[in-house]
Amino acid sequence: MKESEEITKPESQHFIEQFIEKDLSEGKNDGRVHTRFPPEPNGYLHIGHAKAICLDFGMAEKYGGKCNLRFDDTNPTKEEVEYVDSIKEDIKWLGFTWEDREYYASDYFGKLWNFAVLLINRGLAYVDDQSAETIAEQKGTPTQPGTESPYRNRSIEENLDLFYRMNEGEFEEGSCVLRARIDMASPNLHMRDPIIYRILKTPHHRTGTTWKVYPMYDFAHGQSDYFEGITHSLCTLEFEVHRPLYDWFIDQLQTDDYRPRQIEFNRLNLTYTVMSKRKLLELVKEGVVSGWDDPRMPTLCGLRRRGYTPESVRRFVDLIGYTKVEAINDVSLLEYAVREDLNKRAPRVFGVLRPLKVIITNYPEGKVEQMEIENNPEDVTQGKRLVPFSREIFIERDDFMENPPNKFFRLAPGREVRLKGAYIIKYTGLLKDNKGEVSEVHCTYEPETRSGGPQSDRKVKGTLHWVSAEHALDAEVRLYDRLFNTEDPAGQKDEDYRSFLNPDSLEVLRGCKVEPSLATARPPDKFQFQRLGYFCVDNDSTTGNLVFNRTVGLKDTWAKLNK
RNA sequence: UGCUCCGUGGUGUAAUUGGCAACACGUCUGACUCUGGAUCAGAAAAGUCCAGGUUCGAGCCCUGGCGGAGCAACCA
Repeated sequence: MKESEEITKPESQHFIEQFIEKDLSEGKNDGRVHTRFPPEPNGYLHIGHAKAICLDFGMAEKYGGKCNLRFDDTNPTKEEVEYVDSIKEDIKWLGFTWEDREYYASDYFGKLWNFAVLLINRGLAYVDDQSAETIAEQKGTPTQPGTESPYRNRSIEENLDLFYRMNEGEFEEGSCVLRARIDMASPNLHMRDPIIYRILKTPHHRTGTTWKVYPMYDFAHGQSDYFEGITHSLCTLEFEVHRPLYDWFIDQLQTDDYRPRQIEFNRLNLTYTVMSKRKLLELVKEGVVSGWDDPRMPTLCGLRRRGYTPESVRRFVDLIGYTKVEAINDVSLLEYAVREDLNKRAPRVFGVLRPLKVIITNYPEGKVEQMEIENNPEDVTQGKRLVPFSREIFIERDDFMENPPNKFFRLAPGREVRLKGAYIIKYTGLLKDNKGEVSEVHCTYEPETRSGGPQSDRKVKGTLHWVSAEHALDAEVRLYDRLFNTEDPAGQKDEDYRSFLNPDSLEVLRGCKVEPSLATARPPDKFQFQRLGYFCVDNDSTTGNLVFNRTVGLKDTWAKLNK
């Protein structure tokens, strides 16, 4: 009976699903659900956008509707095609499709113009010749009402004439704007005669020099929703105060029962990073990181290069949920999501990051054995591979200690350890270089202890990964850590976020030794370097010069003990 | 001191809409293990921002506080 109880337990819905289902049950918009993802092409997508993408496309999918991709390209001074292309790539990577519904706010410049003219004709919009500063002053403050512009009561004819001449290039940028005529005393600042069109003479990436006037966000977004038949316009919390304006424009547009609805949800914030496009752009421009796709960036291309899978990003988004609470999410949850995914999928390999040579003195010189090792204990279908073993091998420097503490389960004087998939070896001696550092460890092995052999069951304290010196491939490994060393770098009073940069966020290791099967590894192949973590092949990698990025380390209870 | 929104373990979310505050991550035990991984078992951790009220019963409803966030770009 326990099972049936579990089955009948209702799935809890987040507030947006509840809104949508209520709308559906009331028969709104003919029972349609149609959403849109509306990025501005002025930067690369980050994981915060992934949250929006999963919601926009996810709600459409769940309720049998559609989701449009719409570029919100109303500001030619900031937007570029480079960004359009990257945005499309990232959405596809996440696993969503907009089919043939790729739209641009600029597609609607004509309709928007006509709508503005309509508002002028209704006496609901006027041309204001005042400067930006004056208009700002007249706006009032949150506690004081604004004052009306002296141009507020121009005749319809004059407004029409001026508006057309604005678009003919007759006036300079900033010399005048078109404003909606609403209420200068509204407690909501956005309703105090908002600017809806401004003059911009920068060519637009799609419409070229056709237009000299461009609509503002508030005059483009909701209307675009309306033109496309959007039913649920999902956006982040800071647009909450824009909703009355959104609705006001829809009121002017509406001709039947159809009406889009704006719903706001909380942004995604992550610990130890920054999420604003402006700050990310600064990090790129100032060379703090290598580019938008630097594996330390929270951008989708950065996460991709870091080795994150789309599944893990979507899983993470699913785990954090949608609410109206401004939250900051623990990056360890993201890391949990990739580990969970890669644990099941990534083949295991041997890679030694900081090599220490071990000579097995009683192993015949020149002998090579092919050890058969399973590729993934979590997934037998991934089969096995052969890894060459010989007299001289490399192990991790950290896996040997001359004077180990009690809980050290690895190689040390007097100890024996298992070489995974091979033999049990016993320490016999060491060599040091002239700086006093251990340069070589000597051991002996017992043939009977080979994996699967008669004495392979013998208990030893530890199991090490290793790679045959003669067969090893050299590799470069890039170890990444959090970009900032404080949880909320952007939220610190009086301190610039850049002062919290983690100086050790990138460590490049050369001369690492990896097993020969990796010779054919190509980006974006992903592996678990046994006992170390998950790594992927970087785009910089070539056949002669392998480069791996550490996506995330394995959980390391030994490292934790040492803190 | 205007408007809007938000306060549930350390973090993120639940609570079948008024019925014994649950789940995940993280933390800590223990078992198992040829990855100090994974897996399994278990523990600690909030009495729901505060104060009143309604009710047999309030995290959910009401009133009043307190705290936080957003809003005064010719940005989105």
